[in-house]
Amino acid sequence: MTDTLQAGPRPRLNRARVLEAAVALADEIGIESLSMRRLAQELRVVPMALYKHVANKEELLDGMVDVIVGEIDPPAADADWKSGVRSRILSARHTLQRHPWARRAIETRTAMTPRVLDYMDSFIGVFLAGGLSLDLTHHAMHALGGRMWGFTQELFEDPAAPAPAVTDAERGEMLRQAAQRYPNVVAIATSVTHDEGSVVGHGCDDQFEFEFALDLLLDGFERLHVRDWTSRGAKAAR
Amino acid sequence: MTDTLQAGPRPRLNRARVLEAAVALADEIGIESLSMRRLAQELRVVPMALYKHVANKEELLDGMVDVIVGEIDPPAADADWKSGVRSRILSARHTLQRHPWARRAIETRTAMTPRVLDYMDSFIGVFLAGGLSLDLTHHAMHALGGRMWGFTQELFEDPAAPAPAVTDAERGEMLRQAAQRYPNVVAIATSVTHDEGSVVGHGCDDQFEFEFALDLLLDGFERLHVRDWTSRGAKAAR
DNA sequence: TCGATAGGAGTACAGTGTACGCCTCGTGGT
DNA sequence: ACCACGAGGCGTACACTGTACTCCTATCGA
Repeated sequence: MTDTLQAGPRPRLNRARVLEAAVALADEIGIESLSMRRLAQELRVVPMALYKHVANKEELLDGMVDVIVGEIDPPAADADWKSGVRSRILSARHTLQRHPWARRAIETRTAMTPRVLDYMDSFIGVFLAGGLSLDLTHHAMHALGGRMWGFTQELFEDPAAPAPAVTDAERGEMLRQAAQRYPNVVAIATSVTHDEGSVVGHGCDDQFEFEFALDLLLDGFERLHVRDWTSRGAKAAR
Repeated sequence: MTDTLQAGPRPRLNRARVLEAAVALADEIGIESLSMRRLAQELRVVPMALYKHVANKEELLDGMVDVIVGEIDPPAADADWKSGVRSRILSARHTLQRHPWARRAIETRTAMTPRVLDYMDSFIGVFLAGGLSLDLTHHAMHALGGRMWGFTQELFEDPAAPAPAVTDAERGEMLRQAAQRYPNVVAIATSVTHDEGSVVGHGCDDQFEFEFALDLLLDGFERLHVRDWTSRGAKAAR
């Protein structure tokens, strides 16, 4: 009876409620004003209560991007890979634009949460289903970089492998599980490492990937340029 | 004589020295550990002394990116625009890689410092000197986005014009001065706004620019894909 | 020689993330 | 029906952040 006197019975906290409230609050007051204290106040709870559901603020932010990545529409069953990729990216962009802070948050976060891996896996799947080679798909993912997210960033870029001390057996088990959930991601990763060394995570030349995307764009500019130039010339000639 | 007992006479502070020290310190301990107090300690000075040369931490960070942008090599007098742009971008990337924190710092900063404008202006100049139209150059700048900086970001994206209260006369004067220092930037900006509305800063469709760059990449993938496919077919046929 | 002044020193305050200990319920085993 | 237990919320405390405000002092032009 006592708590009915309050503005509401305040249902018990849980991780999902914390994360959703954080997302909503960030939408409202901006990510830079989002503090643990402010969030706690919003949930009508003492600040330290949050730490029962979130290890620290870093993990809170990780969880927040996880939530919004989960909001991205699943890939529509498009006719060809190109329009499939295109519509997915634009859908991601649309989702991200609803949360202005999300772009910056994703950039600073490097955690590979399950939903992020899901997203990437289905993304890669569209390419592979379209018949593109593992290699080309790999480069394409790099070139798209953050455009996958509806904006731009350099993905995979920090090879500071989290690699938390695990035995080889555990590592093998994790890999098998990952291969089940994220078959495409694993396919790309392993195909890359086969070429070069044996260390997972390396064997992917950052500089090459950068120049690959750069030259794709430059070639595109050039094509548009000469087309423009010739059409102008044709117009002048007739 | 008293100060000769110290590790050094400690030359007087000035803005440049503060900025340089900040850059060096960020290189050493990381941007997230760089605090005003830590920086002051490094300069053997009381924290508040810094505020005589920098309005606040925000401005300190602005100054830091200004410093590193200034480190980028000037554009080499290349034969064609394409290799000119290419080498400039790779040079920028090289510079940025020497300061791991710079990438993230530039992303969060939106201030258009003189050196940034200088950089962009000379960049645009390479395109225009190569004969590209104002329009294509404009789109190209967008498409390259942060790749101009040796990484990736969405530039121009926040049209929240700083527009600090100025009279029309002042505004006109500023524009004339800007046109002298940054002729190419102004050329692009004005050519865009001519098309659509009269408000400076708008008239540049974000969505269009995004899809422009996206389609450039997708077309590139497709070309590589069919080339791969046909060569594979040819090999199988012979 | 003198006084204006730029620049450094000192103190103080609000706000941040979070470590640690306590207390209070709802719940499951006996 | 009891009771212990543990999840989850509370309170306090600490180190650290940016920076506002006041005072002091060394420097330099007249």
